[in-house]
Amino acid sequence: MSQISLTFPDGNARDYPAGTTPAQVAESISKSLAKAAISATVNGAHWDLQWPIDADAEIAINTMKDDGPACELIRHDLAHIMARAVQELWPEVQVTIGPVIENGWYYDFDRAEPFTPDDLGAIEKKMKEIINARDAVRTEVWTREEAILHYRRAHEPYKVELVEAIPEGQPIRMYWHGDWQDLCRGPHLQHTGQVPADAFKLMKVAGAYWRGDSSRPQLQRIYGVAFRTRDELKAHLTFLEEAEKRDHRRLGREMKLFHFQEEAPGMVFWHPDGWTVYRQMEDYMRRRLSKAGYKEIKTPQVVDRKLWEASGHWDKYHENMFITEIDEEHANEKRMNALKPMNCPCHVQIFNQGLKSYRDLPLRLAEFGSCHRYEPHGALHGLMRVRGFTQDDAHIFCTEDQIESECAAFIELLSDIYRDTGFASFDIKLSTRPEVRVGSDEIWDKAEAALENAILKVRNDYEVDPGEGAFYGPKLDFKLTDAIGREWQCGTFQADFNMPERLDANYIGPDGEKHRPVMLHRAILGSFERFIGILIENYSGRLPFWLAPRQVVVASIVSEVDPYVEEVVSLLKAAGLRAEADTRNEKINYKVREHSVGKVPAILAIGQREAEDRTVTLRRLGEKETRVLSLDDIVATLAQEAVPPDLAG
RNA sequence: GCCGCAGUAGCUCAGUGGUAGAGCGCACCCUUGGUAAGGGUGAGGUCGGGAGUUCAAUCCUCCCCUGCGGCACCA
Repeated sequence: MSQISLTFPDGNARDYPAGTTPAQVAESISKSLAKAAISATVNGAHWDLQWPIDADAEIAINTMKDDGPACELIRHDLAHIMARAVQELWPEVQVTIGPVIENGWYYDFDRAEPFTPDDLGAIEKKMKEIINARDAVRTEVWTREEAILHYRRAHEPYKVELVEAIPEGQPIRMYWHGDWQDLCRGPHLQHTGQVPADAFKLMKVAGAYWRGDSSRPQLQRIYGVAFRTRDELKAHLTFLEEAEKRDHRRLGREMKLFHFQEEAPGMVFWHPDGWTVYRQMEDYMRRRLSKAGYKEIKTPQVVDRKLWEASGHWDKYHENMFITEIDEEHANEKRMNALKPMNCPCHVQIFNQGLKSYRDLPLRLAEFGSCHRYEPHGALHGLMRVRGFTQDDAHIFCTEDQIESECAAFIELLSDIYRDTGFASFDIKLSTRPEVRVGSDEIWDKAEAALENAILKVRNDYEVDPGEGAFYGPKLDFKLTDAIGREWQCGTFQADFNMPERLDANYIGPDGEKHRPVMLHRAILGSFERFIGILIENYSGRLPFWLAPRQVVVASIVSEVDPYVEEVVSLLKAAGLRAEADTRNEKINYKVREHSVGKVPAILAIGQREAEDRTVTLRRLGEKETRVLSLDDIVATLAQEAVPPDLAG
């Protein structure tokens, strides 16, 4: 038998017979390592201890100390253990597929009866029994025919389909825990007892389509989370609770920012404080866009179907559009209109008014475009997914040569805005040409290169998603990261070679001939509604001072000082601050608590002392300490703080 | 749109086949209190909508609406 050389992480190499498994390698090093081993990393690939190694390789033996492999194996084994538990409890249930996901795993089952919360408890109990049984994990490679035959006999049609879908040349592996077996690419642990029995939890049951296809049967998915230790699990559950506390729907209600109601699902009722936040953002964006050379416009809400047919949206999206029909009695002709679901066709109409010269380009038309889309009702989610929303939309009409500089300027603008709103880091994804597309390869080459070069002016790291561009042009997506590490896709920049063609936009070039402009669709916030939702969650409702709907509350301690309180409030208001008085017959403790809960960033308490000295006592949100300041000082300090970031020197 | 769960006072929730309850909030009264809930009294509910079963439905059944968790979708 031939020898192979295995190189360890410390650089030492040893010879082994070809076909040696990592388990044998571990055994050759020490008994304790053999016992602690969970998997190996072979030439960078995650490798089962039972898989033979046939050639020279770099190898590392993994134990539970290796975070990445450990969590992956624990979650993956738990997926199998759960499937086994379910089949032991309900033998008629069909198992389908169960991958590892962030923080855990899920497994999809086909079962006539829905799983109940009680069922989850029973499954969890059964899983612990399986773990405690310390069943050895065994693996074999089967032929496709064997696997298909096996699953046909077992009446597991989903598995048959999975086996059939495994690409030629890839091994078809079976794994056993005790008597239970599952198709799996592996790797897995040595035995079920290596899974920590106290560091996982079944979370919820949900419907999910087989293979993600809504035309196929719907299965029942059970989600679980798992970690290496009980403490890690606890920390994760605490994180989920924290995330729930910053849910913008709850904070929106508590802070009296907005509400929704049955009569207008997916449409926001903005309350005074919520609308204040909205207006601050809108004013801020207006200044930013204006400074960046955009011209603001406003286009109609209700537009004849003909325009949507011309733009091509009717064909594809009319089921998702709000349609209006005029009562025939009152209309001199019957017309079918749609609430605009997007702004671009209207922007082209403005571009098309009058002859445009190449000297007019790039023409940047911005609109806070109020759009309506009939979103499927299961998709609605607070401010994050609504049916009526306002995009910070703009379209740049330019030449092919201008794409790069426009894109670079856009990325710079977007960075500034994300930084100002508290999002220091964001990711960029470039989506390139799909199979089905309009436009020549030349223009795609040029546009893709333009977007890529524009990114490179700012940074080196970005993701490429090949083939994921729109049929009408390549695009960039921008994902920002919030305070608790969640990512939100907000910004987008899309080149469009199609719309100008469809709606016959053109300009006169230096050659005196007509040319097609390229249209760049772009948004930074995405929609004001959603972005404000993200802001609320990012800050847990404690919005930065310039955005806070109520910036200062001046609270009286005794009613004798009410006139002075009013005086302070009017001074603050005169300085442009959003201030209000709280002279209610309540104790200062009560007022401080209430305004703290209401996330007011500055509370000024006024008692006899302050009234006599003409001072205020400032208490910042979240701080216990108070500070006595003169009237002039407090007005100057807060007024300074209230200056929006783009205006601050 | 699909699967599952839910809808009782402004909010959070309890409850029952015989037309309902708590805490907070709200109103009024007492209290003028120095930095995260002072005390008392009171008002407030077609029990999501419709139909059915029943002598009787908030409760049981069916349909619809809305919300929640996923899935699918997101120009």
